[in-house]
Order: sequence, then structure tokens, then C-alpha cells
Amino acid sequence: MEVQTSQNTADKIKAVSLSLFARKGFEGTSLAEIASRVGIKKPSLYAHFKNKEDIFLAVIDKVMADYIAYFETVANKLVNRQAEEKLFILLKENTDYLRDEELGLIWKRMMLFPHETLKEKLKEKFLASEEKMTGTILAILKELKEDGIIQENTEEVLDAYYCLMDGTFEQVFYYPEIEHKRRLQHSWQVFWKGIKR
Amino acid sequence: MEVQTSQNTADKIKAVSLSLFARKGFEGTSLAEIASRVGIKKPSLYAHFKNKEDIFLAVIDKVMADYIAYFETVANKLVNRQAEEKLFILLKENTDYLRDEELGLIWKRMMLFPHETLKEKLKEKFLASEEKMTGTILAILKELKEDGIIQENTEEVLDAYYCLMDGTFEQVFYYPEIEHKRRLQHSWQVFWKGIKR
DNA sequence: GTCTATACAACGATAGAC
DNA sequence: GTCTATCGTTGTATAGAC
Repeated sequence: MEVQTSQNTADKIKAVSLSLFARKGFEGTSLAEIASRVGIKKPSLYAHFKNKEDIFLAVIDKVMADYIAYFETVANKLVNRQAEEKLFILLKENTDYLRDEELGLIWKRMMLFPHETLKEKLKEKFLASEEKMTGTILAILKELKEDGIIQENTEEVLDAYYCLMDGTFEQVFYYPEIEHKRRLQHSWQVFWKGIKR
Repeated sequence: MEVQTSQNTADKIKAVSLSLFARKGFEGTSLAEIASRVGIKKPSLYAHFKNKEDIFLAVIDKVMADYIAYFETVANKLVNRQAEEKLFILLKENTDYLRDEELGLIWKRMMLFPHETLKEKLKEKFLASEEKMTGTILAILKELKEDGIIQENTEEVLDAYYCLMDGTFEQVFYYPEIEHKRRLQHSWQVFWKGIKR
């Protein structure tokens, strides 16, 4: 196995494109700017990718893979923790990860304004990661219920947790980190009081 | 005062543009398509607006004005209601209004991915409506606190309420109406339990 | 794999006749 | 106020030499 000392051109294209697609969207990003930032001429892009959509899909694949990999490391952080802590860590780590501007932005763009012709492909990829998340959450809720810490109505708790997650996710982009932290803390406290026995 | 029997051309342009900007964004919308849907030729647009940005700003102005007007009618619905109900109605009406696909989409786009050169102008317009909202919420919370119904920590309650609002707003776009209604109900129940004395 | 050169369509915008 | 005609630019994409 060879050691990769530096990014090859295809990877560099993907990295540059991620940044541009995140900030400017699919239509707002031109191949000319991508090529320029990579340091090659426009036609050279076609030696690595079939066309613009092909570049976009490669970027999305990487974003998804990175997110799922990150989720695995978070799941590892949860072992040997109290169930209550697990629920909070899951929430906090998620927003911390997506706070990374470019990652969070492209994630948001994908989910809210998917490019028309790529809608179906994106939805598939997204559903896989969502199922994983729900499985993890449900396991924690089961634990909490068996210990008699939270109420019995799992669906209510799960719906409220996802709403909490979506709300804090949204707010990552409006507010500076320090303010967001306070809002997250407060929202969590109310949520926790709301689901306790 | 004359009675307007049908839309004039400028209004038609704004209506068509709202729909296109909402679904395709600023860059994704072409003047050719706007003109085509209005039923005129491209250069005729310039008899009504200075350029593309000018059309976009006119659309945004209308969206904002409509939203503020709607908020007024909601505020009227609140009188003679219990404070708890007020808080819920405010939440529900807001998502109901933004559920209108085109309105909600362009609102979301504006706030999350404002067009670079229009960022400042949009922010101003948005802040005005947000202040109004916060004022209304705080008045309700004060009422609830004085009656000893909810806890004393107003900042915590306000932060959690906004998170609830942002979360349900986000979910308007993911889930079909019937599922969203259930999620809203559940999230609200947990929130309410969480802020009660 | 990278380049120059170029094709070709679509873009926003303007000129000027009616 | 609407049109035809057209400008200049930029967009994606391809051909073919090195």
C-alpha cells in the first residue's frame, strides 16, 4: 500500500468544489472557478470527471461518508456514559460537527434545496444515515425508560428530540457560537424537564 | 380610488418571479423564463424593473410585507385566549403560513442562503419582523409568569420556544402535513411540560 | 493529464423602431 | 410598453496537439 503524501488532482477538485458548492450552490458555482482554484485549466477537469454533475455527486458522496464516519466516533464516545448524558452528547456533537461552515452549509443546501435532477439520489443517501441515527436514539430511550427515568410515550419523546435537533441545527447558522451554546443549553433543559417522569 | 380588476404587468412579473425564485433560487432563475411565463418578451421586463436584482428585491419586499400583515391577523386571533393557547397558536399559525410551499421556500432561502450582494438589505428587513415576534412572545410569557403557571427563568423559556419554532419550521419541509402535525403536537407537549412550574 | 482553441447555447442587458 | 435585433459575457463541453 502506498503512502499518499499529498492530494492528487481529483481529491483537490473535490475539496475545492465542496467549498464552492457549499457557499454558492450548484448553479452559482462555475467550472472556471473550480479549475482556477485547483490551479489547472477548465478542460482538464474532464480528465477526472465526466461533467459538472459528476463532480457534485462525488462531493456529496464524500460529505455523506465523512458524516457517517463521524457519527461512528460519536457513538463510541457514548459507551460508559449515563443515558441522559448520551442523549445530550448526541445532540451537542451533531451541531458541533455541522458548525464547520462548509460542511454544515452543503448539508443544509442538499437537504433543503436539492438540485432538481439529483433529488432522488440525494434522498436515498440521506435516508441511510437517518435510520442509523434513529436506531441509536431509540436504544438510549429504551435504557432510560427501563430505568424509570423518563415517561413511557416513546413516540412523543422521539418526535420532540428530533424537533430539538432540527431547531439547534437551524440555529447553528444564525447565531455565533457562544450564543448558540446558551440556546442549546436552555433548550435542552426544557426538553429534559419535559420528558422526565 | 380605482378598482383593480386584474393584475397589471408589474404585479404579474412579481408573482411569476416569486414562484421561480422560490423553487430555483436567484442564479437558477432566468429572465427568459420569467418573461415567457408572464407572456411577454425578455426586453419588456426592463420597462418595469431596472434589472434582475431589482425584480428580486421587489419580490422580497412583497414577501416581507405579506408576512408582517399575516402576523397582524394572527396577533388578533390571540385576544381573549388563555395564555397557554396563545403560545401554541403562535407556533402553529407560523408553520401553517410558511407551509405554503413557495412562500416558505423563498423565506428559507432568503434567511439561509441570502444572495451575496443583497445580504445586508435582507438582514435589515428580517430583523424588523423578528423584533415584533419577540415582543409578542415576551408579553405572553409575562402573563404566564404572573399567573404562576410557568417557571421564572424567562430567558430559558424564550430560548427553548425559539428552538421549538425553528425545529417545527425546518420540519415543515421534510414531512407531509399529517406527520408534521403529529410531530408539532408531541414537541409542544414536551415543551409545555418542560416550562411548567 | 494537461494544454490551446473552439463550438455552441444561454445569460443579462441595451438600442431603437413602432 | 412591447417588440426585433443584437451585443458582450459567461456557461458547459469537446477536439486534438503535446
